[in-house]
Amino acid sequence: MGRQRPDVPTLEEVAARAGVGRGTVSRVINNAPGVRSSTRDAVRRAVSELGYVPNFAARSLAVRRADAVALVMMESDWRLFGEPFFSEIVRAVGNALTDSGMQLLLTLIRSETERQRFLEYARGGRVDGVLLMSVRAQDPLPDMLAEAGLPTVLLGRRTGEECVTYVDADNLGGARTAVSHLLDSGRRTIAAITGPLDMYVAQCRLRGYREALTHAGVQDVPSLVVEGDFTEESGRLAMAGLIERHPGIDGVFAASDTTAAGALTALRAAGRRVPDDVKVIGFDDFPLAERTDPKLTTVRQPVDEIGRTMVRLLEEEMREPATAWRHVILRTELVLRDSA
Amino acid sequence: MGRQRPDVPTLEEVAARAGVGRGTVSRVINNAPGVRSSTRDAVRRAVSELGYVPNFAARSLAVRRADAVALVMMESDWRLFGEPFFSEIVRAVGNALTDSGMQLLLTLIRSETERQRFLEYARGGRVDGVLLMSVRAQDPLPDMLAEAGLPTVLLGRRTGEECVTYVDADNLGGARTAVSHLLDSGRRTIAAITGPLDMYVAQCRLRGYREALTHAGVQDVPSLVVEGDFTEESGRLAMAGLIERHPGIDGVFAASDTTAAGALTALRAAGRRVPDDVKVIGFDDFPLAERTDPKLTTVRQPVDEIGRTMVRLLEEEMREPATAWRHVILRTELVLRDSA
DNA sequence: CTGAAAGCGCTAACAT
DNA sequence: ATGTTAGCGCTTTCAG
Repeated sequence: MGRQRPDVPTLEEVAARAGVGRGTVSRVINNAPGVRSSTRDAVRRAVSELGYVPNFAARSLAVRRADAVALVMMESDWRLFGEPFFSEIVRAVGNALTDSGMQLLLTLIRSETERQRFLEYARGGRVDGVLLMSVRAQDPLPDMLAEAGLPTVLLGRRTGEECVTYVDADNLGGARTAVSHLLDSGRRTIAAITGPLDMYVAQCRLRGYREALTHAGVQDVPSLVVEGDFTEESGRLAMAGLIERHPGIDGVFAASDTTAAGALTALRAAGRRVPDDVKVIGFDDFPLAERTDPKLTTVRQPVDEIGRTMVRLLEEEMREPATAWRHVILRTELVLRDSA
Repeated sequence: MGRQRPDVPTLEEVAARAGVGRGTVSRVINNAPGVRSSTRDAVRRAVSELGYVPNFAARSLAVRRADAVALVMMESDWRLFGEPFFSEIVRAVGNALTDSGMQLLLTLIRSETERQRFLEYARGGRVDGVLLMSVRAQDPLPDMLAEAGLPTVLLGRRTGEECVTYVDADNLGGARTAVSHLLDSGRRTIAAITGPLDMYVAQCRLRGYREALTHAGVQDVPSLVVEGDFTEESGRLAMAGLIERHPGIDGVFAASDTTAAGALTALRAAGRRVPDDVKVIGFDDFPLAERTDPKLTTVRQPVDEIGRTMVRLLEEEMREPATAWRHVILRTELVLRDSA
């Protein structure tokens, strides 16, 4: 057991070759000031001649830093992985991290065992901070990480009383705006296809739907609300049921654009014209919506800003021991793509 | 600069608390034999009382191992990330790795800078091995890793003369089978929508298509071949053009199921009946195909086995310095889902 | 079966 | 400006 890394040169050998001390070499490879440039050049030459690469474990042990952050996804969200929202978040986080010289490690947690293993991984100092994607209401991981003193930032919150630092979109406001928009066009029989209701994000969007109805003085009909799970299939199934129960349906608020796509499919299969007969608004980022239906109106989340903000907060917490939890809620935007 | 990890207990403190030497604690946490069970228990107690977690950098420095492997994806494939094939590969690799206690690190390479950074990352000893997904023909990374003496396994090969160890599906045979199947049902105007032709995998599938035609004595019409890029959109566009140029088209071989899905969309939009008028066979794994069209015939790749095999080969190379490149080509399977 | 001691390769504080 | 030295926390002989 154990790999045979052949004769990797060490800093010591570089020093010998360059005819300087180890400290000097260390300064050079870390771009520390206070080294005569001729010396610096000599060291650089030795480095490249020997093909020297600093040993990470040794440095990490000395500086007590890993220069890496983990972006963690739960198994439960795995099928969402393919969703544009997630890949866009990954991309945004990657971009934001690129300047800081940190390695981004995507990590999958698919079982209790893996959660435990990741915890040890993180507590063992292999990452300096953790970014958690889309946590479920009862997920204990954030607290465990917090207790371990690891800088942690959540994408979304678990409940309204979330403590751990998080970045979230304004789901409530976005949903309210979307449904108000439907109401403004005179529609009155508006359904909601929600996300999994054990996720706060889904609860918020549903609440926004209800608030908009209430505000407009429209009766909230329970059978117009169907719980989905953000997938396209759930949108299709939910919509099929809704059409049957409420033939007069004229508006749909979907908790994700994928769900919206499913709903559209079902509507068209049932011969409904979209958006003339029924207008659908999906809540999510725009790339998928555009692909599915160029004219679908959506609630767009500021994906890029979410990623940037998560990284910024994480870096702040890594710099100084967090003395308070910070929460950032980013505004969403209603993107109208049709004329109806 | 640097995070303040508060008072993490060290092995030394555990030893003190348990009233034993450091060596003994080390043996216990590594499940090494030769420790009296009463001693073992005492140590275990001390460990849990102190909430001790071994410091990874220190261990890694001592054993010269990282207990982690990287699964890297290139930016160029990033949009394929959402494809079932990729997420299935990730899952399969994760499963295969789970037993070995290695951490799986998904890594994204999106630029020359990031490639360089990853190379240092890997050469710095932060991973023990590297799994590379879907390499382009001119990608130098595999060779760089090989030169650095890092165990590396490719998913697919760059050219027919690939040296570095790889696992691949039998793209040539699979394509041949698919097209032969179309020919067997009497179809004669068969189009091919390929993947990016700078990828060997796409070249192979195209070659399979041609070989099947030749074998059946059917003329190979250049305008029936369109280069796509594995995406749905490319399938749609390619198909639209094909229908126009070849109204009599009655068969399509698509280089991926996503492309096939796009082709189906275009065909239906053009009023063609599928599979009665035109039959489409997509080359790829099954989940997406099933979702898109439950009756689509596909060439299924043994995704699970691919993942398992990659991990197995990697582990072997990690165990003993590879003295030869190993290549494994896994059989594909034609999955018929319609009666046509 | 267990303790003591010698590194692993690097950084950083201290000399010079 | 540069060399020297003392750790960082763990594994692993080597004694006992």
